[in-house]
Amino acid sequence: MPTSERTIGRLSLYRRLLKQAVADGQENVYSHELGARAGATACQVRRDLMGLGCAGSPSRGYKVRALLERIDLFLDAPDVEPVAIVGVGNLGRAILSFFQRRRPKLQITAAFDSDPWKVDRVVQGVRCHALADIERVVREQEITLAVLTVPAGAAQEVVDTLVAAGIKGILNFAPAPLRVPLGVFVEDMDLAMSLEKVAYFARGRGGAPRKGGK
Amino acid sequence: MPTSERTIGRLSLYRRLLKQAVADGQENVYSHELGARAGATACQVRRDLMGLGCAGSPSRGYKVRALLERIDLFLDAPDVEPVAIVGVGNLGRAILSFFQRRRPKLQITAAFDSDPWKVDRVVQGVRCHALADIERVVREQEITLAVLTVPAGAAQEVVDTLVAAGIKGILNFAPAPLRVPLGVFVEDMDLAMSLEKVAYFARGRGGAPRKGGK
DNA sequence: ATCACATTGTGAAACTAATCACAGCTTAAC
DNA sequence: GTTAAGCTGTGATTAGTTTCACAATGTGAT
Ligand SMILES: NC(=O)c1ccc[n+]([C@@H]2O[C@H](COP(=O)([O-])OP(=O)(O)OC[C@H]3O[C@@H](n4cnc5c(N)ncnc54)[C@H](O)[C@@H]3O)[C@@H](O)[C@H]2O)c1
Ligand SMILES: NC(=O)c1ccc[n+]([C@@H]2O[C@H](COP(=O)([O-])OP(=O)(O)OC[C@H]3O[C@@H](n4cnc5c(N)ncnc54)[C@H](O)[C@@H]3O)[C@@H](O)[C@H]2O)c1
Repeated sequence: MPTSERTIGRLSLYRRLLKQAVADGQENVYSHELGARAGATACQVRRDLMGLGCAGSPSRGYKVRALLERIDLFLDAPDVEPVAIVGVGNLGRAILSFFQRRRPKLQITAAFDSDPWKVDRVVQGVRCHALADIERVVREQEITLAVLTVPAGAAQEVVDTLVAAGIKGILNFAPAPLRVPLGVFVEDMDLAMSLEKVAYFARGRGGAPRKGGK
Repeated sequence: MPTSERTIGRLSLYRRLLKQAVADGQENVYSHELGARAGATACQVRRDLMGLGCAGSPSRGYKVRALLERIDLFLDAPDVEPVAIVGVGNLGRAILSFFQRRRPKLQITAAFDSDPWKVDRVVQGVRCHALADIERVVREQEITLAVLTVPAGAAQEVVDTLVAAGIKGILNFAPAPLRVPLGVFVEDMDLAMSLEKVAYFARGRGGAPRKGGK
């Protein structure tokens, strides 16, 4: 079970590319094809797939449909997983609109905001609740995942509430370091940091080349 | 010059934490303090700082101000770096509003969109130009960095234009693999992928614990 | 002064992830 | 059939990153 954070990311990427391949009518892929599309080496693709127990044929490569099925089984929970979003500001609304156009297994089903003007509004088909209702709603809907788009200053406080309510995974957009107990997974999406990284490497300083090269 | 992609990310994070420390009136930090705040080990912090040529005192730790100065010098370009954003939709507007509240060295100075209704509008103080003007505006303002928030289907086309105009670094939000020539750096911010990762690890499958533990 | 202590700086070790290299298949062509 | 070609599956290898371990060092108490 070769499940490093990096591998999981690649599998998720392969899945998207494979869905595209299915849509294009492609039945089989070679590791080097998938690798080229994903920005990985053929070798790495094979290893990742091997970890899933996928087998390919030396002459036809891997069956696209079989791969997809295997990856789905591995990455997804058996049922739809409801997701909460806290902070229905500019970013929160953008994410809501993005996610509500089809995403079968991960569905945002509840929003929360401290602003009384937003409470009880319905945004992109999702009801916005008051902060005080987090615990109740999260338990009622058995939500285990949350997207955090509140100002940095409020982040830790909100996280504590979420964790107390039983949340197990958080996608955090607030530029603040979150303290969570063991067993809760946090993924930080730090826009400012990423842009600084881009600026640094664009300057050609680091010898970090980049996938592609049409 | 220990400049892996990972290290750069941490330095950027240290910088933000150190700015906070200065605001709080803190003069010195120990590696383990900074480490705790950044979710890294003391050891790693020391190594990262060592790479910058920073020195600390065994009794007082590192001087916060000196560290900041050193990191700024290392990460930032000498002058302000103008940034372009392409795709002024929900996400693009959120990013514009986020970035325009102070960010001294990286400034979004030009926006582009294919929608005629948006062209010539001013969003968050930034003028939105027509797509056809990318090359001219980018060259005029000597822009080398771009944020990409167009639909996935348009991403590659836009990237080709950006690269032709001289862009060297791209922060990409479109869930599409971008092909760029060598020397152009792309950082993908894949929201869907990240949420899938959170979902996977929240399920407790992988043994990937997480920083913190108040 | 001297000692006990906590911390830095860093070579070495441990660990993790990516790549190489090649045996073993499977097919297509002749 | 037999051969040639090209791919998979995987042990071995290499590269990269993190942690360990500890000598060296500055500080404050006695
Ligand atoms: N806008 C972006 O592109 C962007 C990018 C990266 C990071 N971020 C971060 O994401 C967060 C949100 O950004 P934004 O641009 O949407 O800001 P915003 O001000 O538009 O939205 C913040 C929302 O959070 C709500 N809120 C405030 N305190 C709250 C609390 N204690 N509990 C619940 N809700 C609360 C506010 O009512 C508001 O609706 C910030 O931390 C920001 O730094 C934003
Ligand atoms: N909204 C989110 O939270 C979110 C999250 C992750 C990724 N994304 C991705 O970011 C991108 C933008 O998302 P969004 O929600 O803002 O979509 P959107 O539809 O609101 O905005 C897209 C914008 O791009 C413009 N556009 C379309 N084609 C263009 C072209 N060829 N050149 C220039 N501009 C063009 C459109 O006019 C529109 O203004 C999409 O690729 C989406 O998948 C969005």
